[in-house]
Amino acid sequence: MTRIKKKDSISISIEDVARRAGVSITTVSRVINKIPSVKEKNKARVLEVIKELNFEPSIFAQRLATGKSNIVALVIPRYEGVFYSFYALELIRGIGTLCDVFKLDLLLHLTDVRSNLSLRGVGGIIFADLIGNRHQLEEALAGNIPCVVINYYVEDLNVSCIAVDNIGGAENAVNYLFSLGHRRIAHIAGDVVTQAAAHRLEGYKRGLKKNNIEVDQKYIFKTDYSRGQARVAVENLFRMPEAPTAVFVASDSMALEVMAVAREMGKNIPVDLSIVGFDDNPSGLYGPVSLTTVRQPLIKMAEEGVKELERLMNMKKGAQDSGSLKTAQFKKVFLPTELVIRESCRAL
Amino acid sequence: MTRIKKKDSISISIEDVARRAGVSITTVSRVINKIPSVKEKNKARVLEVIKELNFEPSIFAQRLATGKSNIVALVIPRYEGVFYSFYALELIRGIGTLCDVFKLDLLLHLTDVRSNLSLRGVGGIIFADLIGNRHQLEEALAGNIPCVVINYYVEDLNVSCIAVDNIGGAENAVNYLFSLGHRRIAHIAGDVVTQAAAHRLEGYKRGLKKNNIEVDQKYIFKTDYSRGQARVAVENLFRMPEAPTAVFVASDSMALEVMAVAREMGKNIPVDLSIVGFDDNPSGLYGPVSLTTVRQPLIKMAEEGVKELERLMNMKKGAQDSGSLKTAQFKKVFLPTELVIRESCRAL
DNA sequence: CTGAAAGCGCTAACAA
DNA sequence: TTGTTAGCGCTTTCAG
Repeated sequence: MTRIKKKDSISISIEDVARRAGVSITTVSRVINKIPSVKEKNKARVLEVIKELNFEPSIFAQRLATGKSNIVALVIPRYEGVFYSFYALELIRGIGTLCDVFKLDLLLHLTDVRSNLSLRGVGGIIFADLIGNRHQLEEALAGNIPCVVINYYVEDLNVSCIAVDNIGGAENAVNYLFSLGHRRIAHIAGDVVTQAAAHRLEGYKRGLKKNNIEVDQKYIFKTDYSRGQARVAVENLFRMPEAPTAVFVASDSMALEVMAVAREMGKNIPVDLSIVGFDDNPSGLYGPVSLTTVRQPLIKMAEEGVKELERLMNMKKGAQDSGSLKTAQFKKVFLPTELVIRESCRAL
Repeated sequence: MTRIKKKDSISISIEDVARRAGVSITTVSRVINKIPSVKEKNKARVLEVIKELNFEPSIFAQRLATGKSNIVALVIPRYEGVFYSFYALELIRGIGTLCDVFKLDLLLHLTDVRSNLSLRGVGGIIFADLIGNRHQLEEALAGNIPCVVINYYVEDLNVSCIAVDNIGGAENAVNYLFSLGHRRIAHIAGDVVTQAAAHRLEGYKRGLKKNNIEVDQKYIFKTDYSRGQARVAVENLFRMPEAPTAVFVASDSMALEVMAVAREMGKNIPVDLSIVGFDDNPSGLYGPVSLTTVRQPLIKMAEEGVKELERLMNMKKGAQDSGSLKTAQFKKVFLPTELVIRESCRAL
């Protein structure tokens, strides 16, 4: 006979509020959802009671009733070279902050290639980079879940993506070095499983070609973004018979390592080697020689990403039912970078 | 008359499965929840249909029905000196990975002192550090939500906490330096708004006292954990009339900056200055002189934290209703650190 | 402007 | 071992 669950629950429900305020639960619901057609007096009373009771509507009930969720999943590859970086942290921070602003719940998904992320109940997804987990994106899209990809430009899928113009940024860096008189320009590339690293490499090549310099594979060092591999790269670089006079490095963290190694080897920066990094990691400001670098608008990317996702989620919400997302306008942008000139390069 | 919402919904429900499998929804529910009392044959059939229909139960319905949530919120102060660190990333990674394992949904909450985090629907909370947001913890506790604090030892509240033995770690570092013959040992402290930094400072002092060295305020440099302030600190340190022969630095990232600055100033590490860091940040391995440091078990902390939270959440679940958490056994531990001896210290 | 009542999809007595 | 049924707390017609 004790099947009456009614009031053994700890949390107060909309019903409690209704009773106390002397209105129906419908009215309370209206107040919660800011539906204008409520008499001012009732509204005030309800709000008062809500405050008194410290009532918060159950998100589960709301979502069950509406079928809508404002949970946003952030899917980040648990991939070392990428995850342990200024980039990842800045992105998480940016997205976290923005979700706060938009009152979205941020679900963090660190993912493997193999992981089968369960997206039950997720209202939208932000994929930060795509490293072997494209199938996850496709699945989500197939499930009609609003998706935004950031830091990766997706050509061939109907999905919004906010990427950084890595190619252009790299090209600028090379142009700059060229304009200073450098001709033997090396590149320490990041892990080319990431699109960013691949694009920076591409931009480097384009930059050279546009200035009629031949691309020389000897001058290209591929790494996994780690400082360790950057170290090896510079060591080899300096040992070359015709050593480069400048190097464009795919990340600031590696660029800093390059500087450190150079100094250890008794070299002078920028006299013996000009360096341009990528990221605009604040660490580049310290040290005896501040780092010239390509600024990447990470926060901006996070912002644009969340805003775009918001848009898609609302669009879906507004639509009659399914399908609407298929015909949505997708946004595909390359955010511009900015060359930040500091002290690590010199004119020949 | 189109009020029959039944089949305009995109997602399939337990009912569809039931119909198709020729059983009741209860049976389906039993299968989902792995309740043993289902005939093998039916179970197989249901599982089959679930697969066919690609059915996933609605978390919202489940949670509404059970009143239980397996959403775990990770609350991290959006506090610069702390957030932008190896520590934060490693922790997020550890917790993210473990939540995956435990099938918990990880909600990320970057918080301010002022932010009023809404914990609606959250099944448990992990507070990473407590910086001015103690009230949030207290509110959560008052709301009977299982909480675990990591990287912060809470003395005076009934809550589990998994902290690192920063005091002991710092003391060991000092002992080690003492054993090498150092007597003038400086300390570059982190931001003492964090307990970790405060404890490391405390440990430093204790270490000195135990070795009968007087604590000299001149030798203590307070920073905000930034490399910039570390830089200033070393510069001042070397300018002192009786310059220290060794320094214990509150983070590896600052310790690396110390090394860099020292080299810039023409000093030799470890000849002119012995250095011990704190963290065991992999970056300490690079460079000409690898960094001796105090290893902090971050992943272990993340693991213990999630496990403990799981325990509390299950405990709550198991209990009749409310109240059970009040009488729970709370776990309060200091995880031990480990001195990792590498090359940055020398015997006098 | 308001309220009654029918769901949303699932779980958990209880009865069979 | 299975099915019936009453909720979970909220939204949303629809009829006042």
